[in-house]
Amino acid sequence: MVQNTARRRALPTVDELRVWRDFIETAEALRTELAARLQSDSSLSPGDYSVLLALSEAHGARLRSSELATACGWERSRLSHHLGRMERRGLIRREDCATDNRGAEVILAAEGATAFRRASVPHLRAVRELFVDALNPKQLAAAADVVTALRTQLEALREP
Amino acid sequence: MVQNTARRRALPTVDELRVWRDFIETAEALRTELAARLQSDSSLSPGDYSVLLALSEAHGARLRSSELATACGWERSRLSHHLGRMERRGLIRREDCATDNRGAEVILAAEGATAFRRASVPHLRAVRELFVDALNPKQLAAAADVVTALRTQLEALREP
DNA sequence: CCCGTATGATTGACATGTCAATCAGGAGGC
DNA sequence: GCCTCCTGATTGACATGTCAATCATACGGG
Repeated sequence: MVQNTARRRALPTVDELRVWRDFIETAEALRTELAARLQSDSSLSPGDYSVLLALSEAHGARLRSSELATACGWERSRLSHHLGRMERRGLIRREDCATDNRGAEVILAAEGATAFRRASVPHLRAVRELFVDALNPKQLAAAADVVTALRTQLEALREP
Repeated sequence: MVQNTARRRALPTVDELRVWRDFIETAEALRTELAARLQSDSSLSPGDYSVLLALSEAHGARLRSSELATACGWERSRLSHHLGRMERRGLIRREDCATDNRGAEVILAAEGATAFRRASVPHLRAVRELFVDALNPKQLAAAADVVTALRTQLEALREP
C-alpha cells in the first residue's frame, strides 16, 4: 500500500513527460495549421467558424446569445467580444429578443452565410487530410479511446 | 483507383469528425486545467513556465534571446513581448550580449528561480494526475503512436 | 405593488498571440 | 573604407481570451 501510494504520487518519468509534451504540442500544431488554412481559404478564424456553424445549424439561422455560447462551449463574455468583431465585419447581426427584454438574438447575416459556405468543404477536407488520413482505423479507434479516458479523468478531478 | 481517389477526397464521416472534435477539445481542456493549477500554485502562466524551464536548464541560467525562442518553440516576436511582461514582474533580466552587440541575453532572476522551484513539482504532479494516470500502459503507448503519426503527416504536408 | 435577488448580456482592463515594419549591428565583396 | 545584404531583436497594430464589474430586466415573496 505504501508502495502504491508512493507510485501514485511519483512524478512522471522522462518517457511519460515526452508523450505528454508531444501530445499537447501536436494538438496545438494541428490547430494552428487548420486555422491557417481556414484563414487563407475563407478569411475566417476558427472562432468565426464555430459561431457560423452553430448559427447555420440553428432553426431560422438565429440563436439567443446564451444558447450560442453553449453551442460553441464558450464563456458568454468571450462570445460577446467575438460577436462584436463579427458584427463589425458584417458576418452576423444582433437584435433584441421579443420574449425577454434582457436577451439578444444573434442572426446569421447573408455575408456570414456565404463565408461559411465557402469555408466549410475546404475545412472538412483539411480535417480529413491532417487528422483522419494520418491514422489507420486502429489508430483512429485508439485515439478515440485515449481521449475518452482523458476526458473522463478530467471530469472526475474537476468536480470534487 | 478511381474509388481510391474518391475515398481519399471524401469528407470525414460523422464518427471521424466526432473523434477529431473530441481530440482537439480534450487537448484544449487539459491545457486549460493545467494552466489554472499552475496559476493557483505559483502565479505563473504556461508561457512563464516554459521560459523559466528553459532558463533553468541553461548553462549559467542565461540564454541568448534566439536560443530561448528555439528552446520554447516560439516566434521571436512572441518571446520579446512575453519577456517584456516577465521583466516587469522581476522574473528575468535582460543584458546586452558581449560577443554580438545586436544580441540580448536573458537571465533568470532570483525571483524567477524561486517561482519556478515552487511551480515545478506541483506542475509535474498535475501532468501525472491529469494525463499519465488517466491512461493505462497500452493507452499511453497508443497515444504516443497516434501523436507520432499525426506529427509525421503534419510535417509531410507542410513542406511541399 | 415593491423589494431583494437571480439572470442575460455587455464592458473594461489586461494577458496572450500573430503579422508586418523597423532598427541596429555584423559580414562579405569591391 | 563603403555599400549591400543578412541577422537579432524589438515594436506597433490588432485579434483573441479571461476575469471581475456593471447594468438592465425578470421573477418570486411579502
